[in-house]
Amino acid sequence: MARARTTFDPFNAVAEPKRRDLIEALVGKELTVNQIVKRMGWNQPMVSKHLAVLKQVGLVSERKEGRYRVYKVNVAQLKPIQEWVVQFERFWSNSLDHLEDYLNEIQSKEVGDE
Amino acid sequence: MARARTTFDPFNAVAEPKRRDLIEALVGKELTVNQIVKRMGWNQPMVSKHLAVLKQVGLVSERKEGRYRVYKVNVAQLKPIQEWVVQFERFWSNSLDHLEDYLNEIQSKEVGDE
DNA sequence: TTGACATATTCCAGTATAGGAATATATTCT
DNA sequence: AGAATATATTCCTATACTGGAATATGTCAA
Repeated sequence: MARARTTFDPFNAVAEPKRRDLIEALVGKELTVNQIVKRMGWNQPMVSKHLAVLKQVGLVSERKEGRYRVYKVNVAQLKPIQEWVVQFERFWSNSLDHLEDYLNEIQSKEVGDE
Repeated sequence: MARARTTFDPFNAVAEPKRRDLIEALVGKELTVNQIVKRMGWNQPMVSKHLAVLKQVGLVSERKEGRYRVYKVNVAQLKPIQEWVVQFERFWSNSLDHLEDYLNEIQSKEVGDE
């Protein structure tokens, strides 16, 4: 086997920093490929290719408008990531900062078995 | 260039589903490699290799205890991911479900320029 | 010291990748 | 029809990954 495809899920799609930038650039607005090209300063094929990956995981969707393609982001597709991360939030949030260490300490008494 | 290394940052490290499972298994407890092997049902080299990746990004740390290696998770290293995702939360949260569409609509009036 | 146990590392195969350059495919305008 | 514009796709190269199998390293116990 090899690494999972970038189009396998949002986690893999978003691992590439440029694609995260793309998502940020698109949030709350709709943009044409060329508008993105200008804003990002990347070449056009690069923009198209990264958009294609994002499209395949549903993170963006596209609409034809004459000879333009208007892209928008589907933030909802980020939910799997948010949901995965949120379960750990309590471990770093304010007053519970040391809960982790505490739990580790409890557990370390039972290393030998299992 | 090729894809960024899995050890490049938490995003890339966590893109692999098995490594997410590993993190979940380790949260709030300390576990020996063999304990993980048994819990996950993976072979030992596989566990060691995935742990090595997580260690390089600081997502887990390890302590020698006799001939055992005790691993624990450093949830704080997930913060970059959480922080990146959190900025989009308002776009899917309850009553604001359609804010995105609204913003898109506003924007779609200014496609031609820039 | 020899053997058992715990863990890490190396070697291999097959597969994808990101980026660059070049080119193909619409679509509009004159 | 032909040129110009907007976007997607293809071809290429270098890189690195995952999993499996085998092996190396380290530590304890008799």
